[in-house]
Amino acid sequence: MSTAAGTPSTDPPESLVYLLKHAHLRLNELVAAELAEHPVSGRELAVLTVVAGNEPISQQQAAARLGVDRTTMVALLDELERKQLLSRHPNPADRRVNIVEMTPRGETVRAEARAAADRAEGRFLAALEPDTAAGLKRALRTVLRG
Amino acid sequence: MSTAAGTPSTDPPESLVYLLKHAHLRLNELVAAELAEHPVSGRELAVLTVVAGNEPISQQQAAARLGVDRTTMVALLDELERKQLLSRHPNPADRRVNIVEMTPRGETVRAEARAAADRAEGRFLAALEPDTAAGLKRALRTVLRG
DNA sequence: TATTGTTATACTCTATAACTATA
DNA sequence: TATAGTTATAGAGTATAACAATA
Repeated sequence: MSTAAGTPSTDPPESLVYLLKHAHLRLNELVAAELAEHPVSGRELAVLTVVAGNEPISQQQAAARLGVDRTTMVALLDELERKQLLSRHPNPADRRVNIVEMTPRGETVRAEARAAADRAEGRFLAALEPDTAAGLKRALRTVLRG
Repeated sequence: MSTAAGTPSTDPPESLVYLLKHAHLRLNELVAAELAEHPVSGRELAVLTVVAGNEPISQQQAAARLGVDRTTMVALLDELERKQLLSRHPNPADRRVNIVEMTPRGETVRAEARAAADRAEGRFLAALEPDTAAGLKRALRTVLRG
């Protein structure tokens, strides 16, 4: 028993808050569906993505790049380490700091999950012309810089 | 003690999920700041907005238009009724249904809060050319229809 | 039987405060 | 004293299941 909360039946408000909230919800659903057979959630994929960059980073750097609190990052990393997709090691130069690194399996999972998430993004944007979709992302990047 | 979670310091991911999530968070913060001196939150303003339409609606209709569950709507309406901004009456034609209506004070509060929220939206979009901002909203409406 | 509103409950995501170990 | 990571905890926001009143 439920109201189809994800599918407003009539007259959705035009406010930008509404549009951003429901666009985010919709895309999250599509990503979750594409990742259903993968061993990571969308949030976990985001963590793998920032950790997979060139130089190794600390937990706090990973949290800052994702825009989440460092206490939130702890639980995310706990789970990814449990799945053996990444590892934590104290930085010898400053043993308060944990360096986070991908495992080989983590890199494989990340690449496959990234492809699945990109398919979800493609389906989300399917109703837009390619240059309109690019314009949407560019506009969002611009407002987030401001 | 905290990481500045709302202000990623470096290299924010380019993924659309990230952009939508943080755009939504940012706009919510701006709206909350503009509404600080008003008696309603952004969520409550959204409820007042759908209730303020021409013909009276039921609780479930209000929930559907907002894209929230009917059980969530109960608590939102409880609070707005407590603040005497709207009222609930059984529909004489079907006494299972509650008709939700604005009070005169509710309409005043709604109009003032709407103006404040629109200012927040304007500040959020300030970095964009007017036609780019319009294109952003149009693109979001398009993907949500699809 | 089915539906509207309601309550109880639980789950996710998030943040704050306080602890530990290191510096 | 200050910082990185951790733990405990609490607050939004949300959804599911079950109930009462009504159809």
